[in-house]
Amino acid sequence: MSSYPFHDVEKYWQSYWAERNTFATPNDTSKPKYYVLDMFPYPSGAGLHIGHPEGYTATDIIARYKRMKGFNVLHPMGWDAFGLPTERYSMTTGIHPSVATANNVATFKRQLSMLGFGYDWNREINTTLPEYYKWTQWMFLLLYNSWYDESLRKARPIEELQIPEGTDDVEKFRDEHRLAYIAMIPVNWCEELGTVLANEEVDEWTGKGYTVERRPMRQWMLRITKYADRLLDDLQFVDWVQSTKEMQEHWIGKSEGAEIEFPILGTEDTVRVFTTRPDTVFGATYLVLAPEHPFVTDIVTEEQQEAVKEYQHAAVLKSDLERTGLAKEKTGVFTGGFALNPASGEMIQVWIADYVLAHYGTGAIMAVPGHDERDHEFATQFGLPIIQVVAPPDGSVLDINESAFTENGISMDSQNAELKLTGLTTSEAKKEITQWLERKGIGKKTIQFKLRDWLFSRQRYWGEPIPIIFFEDGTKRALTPDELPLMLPDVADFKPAGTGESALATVESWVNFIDPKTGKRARYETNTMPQWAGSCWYYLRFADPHNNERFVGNDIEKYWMGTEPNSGGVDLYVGGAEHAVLHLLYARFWHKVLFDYGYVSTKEPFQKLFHQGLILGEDGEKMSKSRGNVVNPDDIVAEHGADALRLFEMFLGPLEATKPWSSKGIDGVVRFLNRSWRLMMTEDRTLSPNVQDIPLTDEQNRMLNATIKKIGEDIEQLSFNTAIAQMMMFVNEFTSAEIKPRSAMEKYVLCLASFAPHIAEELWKALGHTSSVALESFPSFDERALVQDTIEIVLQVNSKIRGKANAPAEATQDELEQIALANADVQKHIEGKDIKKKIIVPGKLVNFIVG
RNA sequence: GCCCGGGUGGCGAAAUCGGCAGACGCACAGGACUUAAAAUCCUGAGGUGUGUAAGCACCGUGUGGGUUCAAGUCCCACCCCGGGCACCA
Repeated sequence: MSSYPFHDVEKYWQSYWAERNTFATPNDTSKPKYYVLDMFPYPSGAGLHIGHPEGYTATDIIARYKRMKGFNVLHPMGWDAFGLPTERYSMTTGIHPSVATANNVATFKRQLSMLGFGYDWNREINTTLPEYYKWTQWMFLLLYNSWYDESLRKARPIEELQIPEGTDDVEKFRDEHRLAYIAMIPVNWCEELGTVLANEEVDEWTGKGYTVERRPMRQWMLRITKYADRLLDDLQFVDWVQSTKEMQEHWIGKSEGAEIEFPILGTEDTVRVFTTRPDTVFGATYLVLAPEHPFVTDIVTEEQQEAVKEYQHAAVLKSDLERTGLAKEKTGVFTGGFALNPASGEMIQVWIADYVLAHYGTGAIMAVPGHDERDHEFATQFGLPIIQVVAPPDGSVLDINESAFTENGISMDSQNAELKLTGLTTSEAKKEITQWLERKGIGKKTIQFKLRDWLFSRQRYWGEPIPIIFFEDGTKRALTPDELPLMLPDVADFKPAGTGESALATVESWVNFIDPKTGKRARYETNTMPQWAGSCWYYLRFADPHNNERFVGNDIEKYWMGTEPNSGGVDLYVGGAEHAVLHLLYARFWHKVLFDYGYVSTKEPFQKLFHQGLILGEDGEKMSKSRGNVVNPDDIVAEHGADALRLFEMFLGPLEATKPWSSKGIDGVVRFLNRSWRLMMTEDRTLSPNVQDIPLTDEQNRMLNATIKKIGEDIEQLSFNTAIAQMMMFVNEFTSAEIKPRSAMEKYVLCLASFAPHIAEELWKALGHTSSVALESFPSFDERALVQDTIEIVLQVNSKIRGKANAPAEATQDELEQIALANADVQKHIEGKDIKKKIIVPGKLVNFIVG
C-alpha cells in the first residue's frame, strides 16, 4: 500500500489558500478576537532551521483551532531584518543588505508557505522598510521628547518639564531629563569589527577570537531605569512562565536599604554609601570606594598617591568580565585617608577596590566584614578589623574571624549616646537606625535597582537612522514627525568608518547638509539603532500594518489588544527562552511609554507567554553545522510532507521541553497520517465505499467524543503531544471497523484539521464538502457519551492489587464491598484473616487491610 | 556560589485531586498476506525469579529516609543533568 499523495495534496491546498485569501483577517469587531503571535524571525541566509517550525506549528494549531471556535484570529508573520549578520554578509560579498534581506525573506516566506502556516500575508511587516522604520523613529522621538514625572509615575512631554529658577542652560537641563539622551560612557569597543558591542554580544565575539576593550564613547541611552519599579510591579498582570518572570525580576534587581554619609577626616566632605544592612553600621570597620569614585583624588594621601594611581589605571584597563569574572581574588589599595563611622564614632580606613562597582548604588560601601562575605574576605586578606554586631537568633556563639554571619539575627554591641540597636531584631534595627539617620540628616531609606539604562546606539549601517540633527554651533534638533522617515542612504561600502562611527559617517552627501528648516549647516547622527528597536513594537503594527497616519489606529489597537489596562494585550506570545530578559523587557518598556501617552490601552503588551523548547540533533547535541547533525526542514517536507513534519514536531514531547530529533520517529506520524487517509480513502483518491451513514456503536461513540474533548482541552493547554496520541487511538479504533460511520469521520477530520491541515482539507473535500475545512466549526462533544455503565475497579488486599472486577459506575460503597468480597482472588488473600480496615473509593478501588 | 527547571522501559514519552506506573509512538519479536521482500494488517512485550503452560512470586519512576491503607505524585536530606545570574553591598 502506497502512502497518500502528500506532494500533490499539499501543493494544491497551499495555492488554494493563497488564491482565496483563506487566512485574511478582517478587523471584524463583531467577533471576539484572539491574537496569537510568534517572535518574528531574523531572516538569515541559511533559511529556516528545524527549530522554527516548532513554535510556528504550535501557534498555527492554536490559530486554526480558535478560528474554528468562532474567534477572529490574528496570526501574523514578519521580519526582524536589521542587524549585524546581514551587514557582515554585505561587507564580504558587496551585495547590498536590502538585497540580501529581500532574498532571505523570499526564502523564509517560501519555506513557511511550504509548511502550511495560515498567516495573513496582507499584514506582513519588515522592520527594514522605510514605511515601518518611520514609526520606529517616531517612537524614538517620543522617547527623546519625554521626561519621566516621578510624582505622577509617567512619561510627559519635555515641554512640560518645570525648569528651575536660575537655570542658565535650559537645553542642557532638558537633555538631562529626556528618556533618550547622549552620554559618554565606557563601552565595549571592538577594533576589528570597528564597532561597539552590547554586553550580551561581547561573549559571542570574544569567543570567536576578537578582542574587546573598554572605551568611553558618545552614546545614545534610553532611560529605562525610570520604569524599573513599574516593569517589576506590572509582572503581576501577566500570565508568563514563572522562571521568566523571575529572570526579569532578578535583572531589574530591586533592593531596599539606606544611604549613609561618612565624614572624611580632615575635610568637609562626606562619602555616601549604599547598604541593605544599615543595622550593621556599628560593625563597619572600613570604607571601600570604587576605583573610579570621584572622591578618590581628594582623599588619597601623598604616600599612597602612586599606589592608588597605579591601581586605578589597572582597573580601567580591565574589562567588566575580568573585573568580575574568573579572578575571584580580591585586590585593593589603602588611600591613606580616614573616615568617621557616624554611629560608633570610630576612625576607619578608606580603601579603593574593584569589588565595589562604580555604577551601582553610590559607588562606595561601608565594609562590614563580620556580616558580609565579600567584606570578610577582603578584611582577612588585608588584615582589617572584623567585629560582630549581630548574633544568631538562636543565641549560638560563633567565631566571627572564621566566617561572616550574613543572616538576620539580634543586634549586639550596637549603641551610642543617642541610639541603641542592641537587642533588636534585624528588621527592628533597620527601622530604628534609619529613623536615627534621617533625624540626624546623615542618611535616608533608599531603593536601588540593578537595571541600568539601555545603551541604544550602534556604530552600524544596517539599522534605523536616529532622527537627530547636529548643527555646527553645537546645538541639535530632533526631526519632526512630518520629516520622517529619515531614510537610510545607499552606500557601496558597509564597513564602519573605523573611527567609532558607522559607515554613514563616510557618506558625505548624506551626512553633511544644510537644514532646510533652520538654514544652518548640519550633520545627521551617524549612529543607528540596535536590532531590539524594531521588535519593541512590531506586535502593534500587525494590527494595522498599512496605516500611514499612525503606527496603529486607536480603535484597531483597542480591538486587538483590549481595553482593560490590567489585562489584555497579545493573547498568546510564543518564542524562545533566550529572549526571556532583553527583548521582552525592552518591549514592555516602550509599551509603557506608549501607555503613558494613551497610544495603547493596556499596561502590558503580552498577556500569556510561552517558550518552546530547543530541538536537538539526533545525537542529543545542539544542532550545528560543525557537528553535522543539522536537520533541514526542506528535506523532511520533500520526503514526508509538511503535515508529517508539523505533526512530528508536536509529537516529539511537551512543547516546552528540550528534545532530540529522531529520523526514525517521524515514521510513526507518517504511518498515522497514512492510516487516517486509508480510513476513508480508496487507492485512487476517492472516498471509500466503506464510509457510510451508519450509527456508531457505544464504544465508537465514546471514542469519538473522548477524542473531541481531549483535543480541545489539550490544544488549550498547548499539550499537543497528548492530543496527537488521542487521535492515534481514534484511528486505531476505527481501523478495525469494517464500515466507517460517516459522522465520526467528519468530526475526526475537523479535529485533525488544525494539526495536519493539508490532508484534512483533502479528506474534507472527499467527504463531499466544497469549502475549506479551516472555516468550519470545531465539533462539540456529548458528555453523556463518555459515561460508562460499568467500570473496572481495583481490588486490593493490604494495599496490593489482588484482582479486578467490573462494577456499575453508580455502585455504592456497600455494593463495591460485596463485589470485592465475592471475588475469588480477593477471597484467596483474606481467607482465615480478620478484616481490620476497609478503604472503599467509589469508581476506583476497594482495599481490605487484613491481619 | 545563588535562583529556576528536570531525572520514569532499549529510545521519545504518558499518568486531573495521592488510588491499576509505562497511554501513544519508535525500535524489537511472532503471525497473516506475498514466489520473495517492502508496505499493510493482527498479536506480544518494564525487570528478575519460577513453571511444560495458563500462571505465580518478588522488584521497579535518580539515591537515602519519612508521612499514608496507598507515593512517580506530599515532606526532609543528598546526587546528577539543563538553563539563568554571578563581587549589585
